Amino acid sequence: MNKLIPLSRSFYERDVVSVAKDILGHFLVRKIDSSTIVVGKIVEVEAYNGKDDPASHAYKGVTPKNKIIFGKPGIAYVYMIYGMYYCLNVITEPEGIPGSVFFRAVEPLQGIKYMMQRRKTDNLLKLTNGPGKLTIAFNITEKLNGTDMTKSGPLFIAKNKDKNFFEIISTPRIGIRVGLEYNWRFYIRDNAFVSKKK
DNA sequence: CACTAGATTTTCT
DNA sequence: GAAAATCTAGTGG
Repeated sequence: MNKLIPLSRSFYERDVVSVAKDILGHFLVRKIDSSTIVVGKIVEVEAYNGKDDPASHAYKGVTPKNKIIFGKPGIAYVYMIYGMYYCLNVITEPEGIPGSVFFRAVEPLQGIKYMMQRRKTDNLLKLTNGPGKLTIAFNITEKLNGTDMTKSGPLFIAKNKDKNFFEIISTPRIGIRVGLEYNWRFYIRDNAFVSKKK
């Protein structure tokens, strides 16, 4: 296993589509306590631009809820959806420019027992193959909204220095009614932990 | 396997 | 009041 070194701020301070594609294959890390750490390989994400993207929460300008998307890159954006699930994003683009990468699925690597307890299932394939599922498994709630993911804290992205080559598939994003003209959902081809195949 | 409905809460109109 | 970047259980083939 790699040492868990966070990706730097400059990684996120770029256009959101590049960050979304480049972040595939790296590690999502959640430190629960001193003896429990949960790690998953990022296998599926979506890009939300903000300015020209009607599906983005930042499309209609700054509000108290979305102002974090206009802030510093590398910060976590967590919000509640459908009254019962949390969704995780990381802010991209330089400060002042909106953009975020939405995490849809990861491949469980470490802390699998912890995740199975939280998800109340022992089906590895269905543990973290969806945005709401992975936040339950990783115990990600609104308390982590605003967490700096470039620091080795409770929640961050760690570099996978042994990242192998893989093909990236791009499709329209899921669960939205506008912005379908952009193929901004990206996932690792042939990975079993992607939420929805073709 | 495919499809449908229900759960439940924050935010903006 | 309606919609929302979802998931699960239930029904029917």
